[in-house]
Amino acid sequence: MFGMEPEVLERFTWYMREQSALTVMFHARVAEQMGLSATDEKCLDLAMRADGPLTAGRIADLSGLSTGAVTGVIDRLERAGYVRRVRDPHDRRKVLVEVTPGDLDKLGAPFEKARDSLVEVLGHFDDDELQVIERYLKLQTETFRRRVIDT
Amino acid sequence: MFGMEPEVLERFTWYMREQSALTVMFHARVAEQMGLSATDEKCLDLAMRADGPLTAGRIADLSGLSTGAVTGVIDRLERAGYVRRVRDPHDRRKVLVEVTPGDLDKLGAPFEKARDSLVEVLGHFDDDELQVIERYLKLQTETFRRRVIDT
DNA sequence: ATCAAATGTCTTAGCGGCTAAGATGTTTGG
DNA sequence: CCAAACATCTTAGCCGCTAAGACATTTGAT
Repeated sequence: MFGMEPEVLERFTWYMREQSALTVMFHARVAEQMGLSATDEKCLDLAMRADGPLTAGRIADLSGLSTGAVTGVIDRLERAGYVRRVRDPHDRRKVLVEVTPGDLDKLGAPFEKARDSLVEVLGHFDDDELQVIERYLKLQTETFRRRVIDT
Repeated sequence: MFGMEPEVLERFTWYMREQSALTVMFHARVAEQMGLSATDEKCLDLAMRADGPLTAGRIADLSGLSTGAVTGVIDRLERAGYVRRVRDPHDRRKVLVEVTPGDLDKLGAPFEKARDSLVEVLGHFDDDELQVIERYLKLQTETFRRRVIDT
């Protein structure tokens, strides 16, 4: 670790930064293909990655948008058929945002391709190497999450 | 490769997606801390990662913004002291956007922390493992770039 | 039970950034 | 030398965002 040449760190930093920029671009492309704005796609992604349906307010918190903006986001997503509003029967003030299951396919298209890319990449590694990589990804993701939260 | 259990792919997909969402969030935080919009920070990032100074038009191409929007972006970045306009002496129609070196420090703060995180993560791996990880990052970045370009 | 305060979402006004189109200034080629 | 191409800037109009407050529902204190 202390013996790590600075160039290694340089290269890793470069990869991270490149990935970072590519990711932002990728999301923009995905959104475009889905006929959504980047904001709308981001919120849909949040709703899809959550365990259960999110409330409008939770989406506002997670996305950093105002509640008013989220109303507009859900309006557009609902009109486009990606989600639907369901009033929470236990607390009728809340609006649950359910992702329409059928339309997960449309939306899956770009992610299918991303998955194919991943398979192609992983094909270049044997089981032991995959374990190392997964350990790295796990650690990196956790560390990055902490970093993002208190940045 | 054919023997790869589906769960591995699932987990890797999940990591990618999580990284992806975290990255978008991270950029938003960085921008906020720098007093910039996400758009402005994205363009500044482009300018910083380029070899030499970019022209306004090139920034428009790379960012996907209109030339008019880029004029506004550069105005704001210049007013904030992050870049300055320099007319290209060889073609005075062009405007070169030079990143102000002194202010790389301000801007470096969040990236410094990200770098620290990276060092911490890499510390958990020995040299052989780092080589595997770097091979993965290299391949993944290249593949992802191709994917983003023709998505 | 009742009602004030808290909570969750929606509505509205105003602002700012984006696009598209065209203006301005510069270069290129015939 | 001038017309066409090129690079950037300007402007008008649109759309999404924020902030503030309206509305509906729930909670908690009395």
